[in-house]
Amino acid sequence: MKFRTIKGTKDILPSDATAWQHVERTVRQVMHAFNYREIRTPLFEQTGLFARSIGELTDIVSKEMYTFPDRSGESVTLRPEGTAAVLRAYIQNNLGEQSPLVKVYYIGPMFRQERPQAGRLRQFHQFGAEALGSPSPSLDVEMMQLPLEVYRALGIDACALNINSVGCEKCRPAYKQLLQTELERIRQQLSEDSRARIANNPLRVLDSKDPADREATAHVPLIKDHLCDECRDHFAAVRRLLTAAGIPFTIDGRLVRGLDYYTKTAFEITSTALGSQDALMGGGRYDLLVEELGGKPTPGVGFAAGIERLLMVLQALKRPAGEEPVPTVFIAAMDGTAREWAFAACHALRRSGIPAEIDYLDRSLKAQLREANRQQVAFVLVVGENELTTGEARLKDMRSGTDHPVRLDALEQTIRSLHG
RNA sequence: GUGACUAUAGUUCAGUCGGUUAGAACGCCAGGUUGUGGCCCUGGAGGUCGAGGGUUCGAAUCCCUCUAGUCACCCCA
Repeated sequence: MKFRTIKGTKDILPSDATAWQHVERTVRQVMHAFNYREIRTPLFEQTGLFARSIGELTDIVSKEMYTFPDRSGESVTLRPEGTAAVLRAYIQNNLGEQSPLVKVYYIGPMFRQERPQAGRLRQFHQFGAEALGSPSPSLDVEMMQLPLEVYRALGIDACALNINSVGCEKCRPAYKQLLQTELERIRQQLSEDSRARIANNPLRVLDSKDPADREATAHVPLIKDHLCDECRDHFAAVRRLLTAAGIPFTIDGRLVRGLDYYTKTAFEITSTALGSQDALMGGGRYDLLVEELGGKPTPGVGFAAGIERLLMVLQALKRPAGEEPVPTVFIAAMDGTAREWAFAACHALRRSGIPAEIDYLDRSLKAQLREANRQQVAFVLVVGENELTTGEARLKDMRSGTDHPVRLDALEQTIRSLHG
């Protein structure tokens, strides 16, 4: 085989596409119900946008971005996540000046150059939303409700919501220092990766999956117990609103997202139906990011959810994957003259909105019927010399096997009356 | 970036100890029925056994290298 897909990329074949459409349709319905409007940004941006927003020291920026110089020499990067570009668009187009609160959503591909495995691709797809302009904890909760409603609409219930607060610029520095001191004390018991993180990203040591790290840090102070008044109140409000909304959640004091820009609330949803990569969605508040990217100080909160992983859960749970579209009628033709008539008649039906199909391979009647059966069409019209001369034919109902008489000049009306 | 496993027909897989012409199921095509699908029966097409090298009288089978895929680590959707 000469050409193959690039490592970590996949074709979405026609047989898969119905499930994708089903998910995308559901996402749009839910987003609409919550009054979010779609935004589409370019798939690539200036490299600096992602480096600045996601954080130079994160794994995403330091080792996973698809970055290359374009022909003018400028460094461009295929977007590894959605938020940065949405905020860039928000700032660049002054969306904040047109309304104090902007609620947008997106669906599309993201790119990260990692080693592929179950639930992880180099080109993968996310849907997500951002709400810009309000510090209200109800929007934090809305960002959890949005994906949860999508999952519920698709028939997924078994997923776990974990939340945490990672503080703000007022309380995080002091906590960070406290944590660093504690971690230095137990340095010897930590894994190599975790030791390296003490200096630049100590919070991340806490959500290490290494059992030894877990044990060593079992009694280390957590940031949720060292929040400033504002962050503590905010976190309490989030929990109250979740409880009032009847949404079960778990507080995970070690939850830290892999992007540096989060403040206050961080959250994720995991599913046991997935393999090792079990995060279905993640998100959080980012009250400093708009300003960091050159806009006016603007609070914001958002989430991003993986579509491939969602589809994996749907399949594991054997949930309905959407209906395959099939033609309503197949016109089988007996000879050359009938074929030409069939091609014209087929076009007329298609134009009137009735999905129709004919044979293009000069196949026998038997083969045409077999093809119609394979495609699960509702009706077959057989036309030959007799039908064309009399103008009368029989429309066969493929499910029941029964025939209905039909005048060729009243084909559309007859099909409509039979098909509904 | 690290590790483990895998690679045979369009697909899912058998293939014994290294031994004749590499098989099955499903799918595809045709016929059984000269103008009626499905079920059934019969027949047919379809293979660089991932690639290259080595051992051997003989390699899908054993060895080496490469490539690709899968899963896991790290991290994340």
